[in-house]
Amino acid sequence: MSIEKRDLRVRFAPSPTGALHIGGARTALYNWLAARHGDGTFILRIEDTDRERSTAENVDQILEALTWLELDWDEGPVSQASREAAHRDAITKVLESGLAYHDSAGQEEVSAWKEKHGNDRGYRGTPDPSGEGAIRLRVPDEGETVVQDLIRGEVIFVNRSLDDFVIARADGSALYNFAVAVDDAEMGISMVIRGDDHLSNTPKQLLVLAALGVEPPTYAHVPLLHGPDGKKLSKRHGAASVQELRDQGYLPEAVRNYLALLGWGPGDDETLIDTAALIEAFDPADVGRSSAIFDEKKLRWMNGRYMRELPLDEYVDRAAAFLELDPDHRLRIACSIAQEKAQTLAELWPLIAFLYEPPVDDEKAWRKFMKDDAAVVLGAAADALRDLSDFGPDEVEAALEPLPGRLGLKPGKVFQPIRVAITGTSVSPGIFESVAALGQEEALARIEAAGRRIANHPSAAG
RNA sequence: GCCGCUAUCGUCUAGGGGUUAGGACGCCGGAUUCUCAGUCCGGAAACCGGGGUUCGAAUCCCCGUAGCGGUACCA
Repeated sequence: MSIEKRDLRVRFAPSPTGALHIGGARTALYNWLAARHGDGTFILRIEDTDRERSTAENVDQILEALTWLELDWDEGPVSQASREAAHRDAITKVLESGLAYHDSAGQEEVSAWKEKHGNDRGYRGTPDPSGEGAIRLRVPDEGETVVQDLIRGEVIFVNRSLDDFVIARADGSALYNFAVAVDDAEMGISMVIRGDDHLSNTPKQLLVLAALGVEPPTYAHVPLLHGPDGKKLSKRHGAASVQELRDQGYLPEAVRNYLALLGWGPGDDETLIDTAALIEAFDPADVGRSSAIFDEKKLRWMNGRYMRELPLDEYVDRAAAFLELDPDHRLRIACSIAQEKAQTLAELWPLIAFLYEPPVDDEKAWRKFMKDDAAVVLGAAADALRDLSDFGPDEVEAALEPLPGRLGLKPGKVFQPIRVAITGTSVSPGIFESVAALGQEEALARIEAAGRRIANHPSAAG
């Protein structure tokens, strides 16, 4: 290639101090979408330089969450801790060039200084010839450091208000803002898409990059996500982690669609956008500037839409995996009658459990529906079903549908008792489909058993 | 305190000097004469406040206010 074009290289760089939460997932998604849209490289880097709080379990959780979301990475995961040698080399370099120095002041002295000055001007340390103390980067007193941000535009930080910040501990190990800048540079990251909470770190990283003589990447700081109360997302807000979303029966493609739309839109009124279309339309520069609140109700709705559009085979496979059932004929029947009703995979089980287990004992349903003419209804239903030679939904419907007219009862007075008889509850898929799905023998047995129960305990049922 | 970001229905958002301020979720009502869900139809619901600029401001400017983020030898 004669034309020099910088390759698009983006990274998602979580710190493994907890499970991947929804905000982090959205940041990962935006990076992934940007990479796939621009035919670039998506790199996963684990920012684990804080040995105290970083755990292997958390790393596994993050990888598992990204895998479940189907956000595949092209390089990594790279452990930031594994790059310690490179960080030390860079520290040595800025030390030797005089752009950084060991500070003679201890932590208490610095705290006292800041207390006195009210933190309204940047701290400047004093070089310590003995070479002990934290290593600080020299920040100019004059001028400003300007962040060119795809989303925020030009954000100006006055150098005077910036500290000579610590880039390495006294033992020479690099701190976050230094390590990030070095890694981004050496890994050839061309675009940094990350949470807004890093915007104020950016001038520091820019200063490090300048000290190293490296061109900075493009930045895009996306707004943070909040819970329904407007506060930072946490466990208190229900499903806060990707794992919780999975366990509640959401589909990864629905989660991607929903998360992508939290702060970004394709520019038209479309809300249901599959992943391919997301990739096609995504541009980090179009991400909005204000923070968004995670609304699980809308996710539920969206998930329901995706659930209903799944081909039955696919639906059965997903249900089998989620419910840990065999994807057999019975599950296929169950899914076919319940697909249009469930918003999440977790909602499926209560609708189809009657095909796997005896009717549940829902006292309220019994009290409400198993009274008055229920015994007569069940007797008539059993008679109508007993002699059927074919027991498909159509045959069952043909047999049961005339009952209200024949008995002179409202449809609800007829079908609810039958429903309670076969499922134990007042909520189920369509009654004809449900009866047929159970099979003639079992359906009759349950209806007759319910009839006997009413006859034996008329007062309890009434 | 200081630095920074943000501000349209409850929520996600579109729009952007003159509009009936549009859509989606949720909510309310109606329809689908088996429940629930779904689906369809209808409805209520918003430009943070104050000053400017202008014939005209939700839109541009300034100042407030509020929310959020940062302010570690954490990431």
